[in-house]
Amino acid sequence: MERVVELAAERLDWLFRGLLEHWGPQHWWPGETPFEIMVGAVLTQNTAWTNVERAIANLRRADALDAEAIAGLSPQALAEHLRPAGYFNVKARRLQAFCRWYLAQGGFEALRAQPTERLRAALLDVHGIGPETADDILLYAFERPVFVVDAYTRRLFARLGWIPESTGYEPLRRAVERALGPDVPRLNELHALIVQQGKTTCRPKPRCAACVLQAQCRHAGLPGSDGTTAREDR
DNA sequence: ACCCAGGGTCATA
DNA sequence: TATGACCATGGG
Repeated sequence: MERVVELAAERLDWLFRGLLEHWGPQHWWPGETPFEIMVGAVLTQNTAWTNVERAIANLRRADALDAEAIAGLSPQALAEHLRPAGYFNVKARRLQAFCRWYLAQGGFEALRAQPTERLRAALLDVHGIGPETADDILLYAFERPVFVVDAYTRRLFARLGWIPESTGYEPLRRAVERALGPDVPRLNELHALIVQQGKTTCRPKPRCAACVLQAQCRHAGLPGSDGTTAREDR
């Protein structure tokens, strides 16, 4: 879990270039302001983005897309707005915990003055903010040079044969950051491209025949890799 | 009628 | 420290 993971820089370059050429720039994060990006980061936990958009639209329609309004709503009223995003009771509590913290810290400008590691630790102390949500916020709202590891990343890298499926969050994050360097636009684009690849091609039932990476992927050609048979674990 | 989605917390062994 | 239950809507 805490073993150091090694990822050669040229492998990451190859991945980045291949995905970028195939999919084009992804223009992430979908969100208009840093605060909206942070709200989206919480709401998208284990949830399809289309559902998150509905919840954010509800907040906007209620003129409640700011920290004071969200913190001031009753948990029940907030949960109603969040309903389309799923887990609405859980997320209402998490969003209010986040907004109370955000206001107590003095808002965006005050937070932006903090060094990345300190900000990251503070985010992780907020109830409902785990490593991925914290890194979403750091990268896409505060434009800090961190890599966001998600389920797509782990699945893709494991199928490529680069890491064991069980690799922990921090070792994987460090490995990618080491290989890519502190390049915010590239860290932004790589995560976005991996999500695109994971949603369309490197799915739970992979579509290896349509995959730009198949020539270098250990998984291509395995049972189930054409998506017509059962998953490889059955 | 399934399976899945840009996770995190909490209880248990 | 590591696994498992739980949270819940909406699209394919």
